[in-house]
Amino acid sequence: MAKGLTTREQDYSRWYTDVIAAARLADYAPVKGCMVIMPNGYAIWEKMQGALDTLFKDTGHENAYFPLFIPESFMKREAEHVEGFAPECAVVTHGGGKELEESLYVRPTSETIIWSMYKNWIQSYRDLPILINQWANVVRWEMRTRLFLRTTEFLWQEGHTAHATSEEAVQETLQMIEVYRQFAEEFMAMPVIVGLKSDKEKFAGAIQTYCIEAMMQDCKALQAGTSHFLGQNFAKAFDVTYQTEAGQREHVWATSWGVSTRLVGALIMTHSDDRGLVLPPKLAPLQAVVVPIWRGDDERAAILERVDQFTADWKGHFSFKIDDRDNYRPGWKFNEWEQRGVPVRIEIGPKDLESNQAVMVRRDTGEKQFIAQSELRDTIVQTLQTIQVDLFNRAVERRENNSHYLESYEEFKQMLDDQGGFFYVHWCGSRDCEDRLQAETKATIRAIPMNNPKEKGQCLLCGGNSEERVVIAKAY
RNA sequence: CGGGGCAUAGCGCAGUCCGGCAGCGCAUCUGCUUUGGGAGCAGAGGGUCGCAGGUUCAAAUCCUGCUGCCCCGACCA
Repeated sequence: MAKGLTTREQDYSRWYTDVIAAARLADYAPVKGCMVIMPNGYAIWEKMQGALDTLFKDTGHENAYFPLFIPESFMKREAEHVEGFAPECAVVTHGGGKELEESLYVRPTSETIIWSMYKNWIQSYRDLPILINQWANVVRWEMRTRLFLRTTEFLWQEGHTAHATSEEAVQETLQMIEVYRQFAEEFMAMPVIVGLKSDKEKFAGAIQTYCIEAMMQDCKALQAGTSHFLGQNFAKAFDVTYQTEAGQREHVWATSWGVSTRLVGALIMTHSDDRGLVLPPKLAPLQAVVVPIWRGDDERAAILERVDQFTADWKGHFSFKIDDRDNYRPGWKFNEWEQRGVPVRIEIGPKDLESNQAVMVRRDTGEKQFIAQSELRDTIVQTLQTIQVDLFNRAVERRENNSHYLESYEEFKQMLDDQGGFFYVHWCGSRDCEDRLQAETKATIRAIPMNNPKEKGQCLLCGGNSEERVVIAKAY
């Protein structure tokens, strides 16, 4: 393991992989494009799952599980959908030593197999809505992969809901993007822009795609979650109808929404620094670590006894660990826990035994404070809350400092190259201008923000009329 | 798919040009001294040199074929 990490300044993308290696979050698997999520990384995902699952249940959703394999014919039912996903699908052609009569797609997403089932489950308006989520793995055969951000197989959750009316489905779509916003900001301490995707960027098979979009420390955008209003596209493709109260047959309205282990990558790139991982307390698997310092066995026993005393009432308030390993020295331990992103470290040595205090160190700021041992528990609780808020505020500040309102295409191109960031610019809404933007600058329209103030202007590219600004950035 | 690079101990590499005992650093193990920001000394273990052929008295090294991975570009959560 490297002694010092590559700094963000030196090479941002090497820094990112160094942070992951140093914190032992993940490792490259022997299969191209695939990763192993190691215990430290998986623990973060489990914290995310726990929080999200509660938010889903609180909004009336239930978990279920659908098959990994999807018959080829299902994938081909919805034209736009198959066109969007076919190039990146893995297909199973053999099973049990024989060629299959019908090839099976490894799910890139589950709309088709789920709607093939919803057809059987829905007859009348009384069967609606169906509000189902599944936690699953999916496979998308990517060319270029990066740990957590883009791998061939990844873990995610996908919600799939069925509704009697368009209004209700739209409402669900909006509700879930709001759930994602809340999760990103309250748990990940990661500010996001909530917005609508352009037609070019939306999900294959959706009418509208809403997204949460975050800014990483290199000023690039990262799509952190999406919620789709699917209209009746899948209901029509799978012939899913219901009988209305008035006795007529109507096609069912649909939504789907998901976030993935990509969020772990987003979390890393939002808060971490040149010393390693920085985790927001609400998602840190380990929130505090106590590093006792001693010389010789007598002192060791005395210190550990004291540590046991003042940690006796910590359980239930926050997660913590006492690092009493004898084979590493304190300085080594400090570095290790910093690389792992533990929010609070407590140091206690011989000098502190007499004075009944300890040193508390914040991971996010490096700030050290002497705290009375009797005050430790409450101070740590407080500090964890403070860190959570401070991380969010710093991320908001960084985003604001790197957001620009521009009118001139030349100025935009210059700034995009020089410093990057989010650019609020006018866009006429045409696909031509959007394509040209990407071809010429590699930046894309990330979102048309929700509750966007109306403002007349001229399209950055063609000068045509525009009613509002959109957010443009280079993206992961 | 296009371009570039790499494959030798758990990790990072040297050795390859010019064939001749399989090396270095970190990590690991043992012992002693250490312990408030990545400890020091002494010793030890660990290898189908990516795979398959070929040339040669002799191949990590030369030749042929194959495979895998990484990086950079077009597509994507």
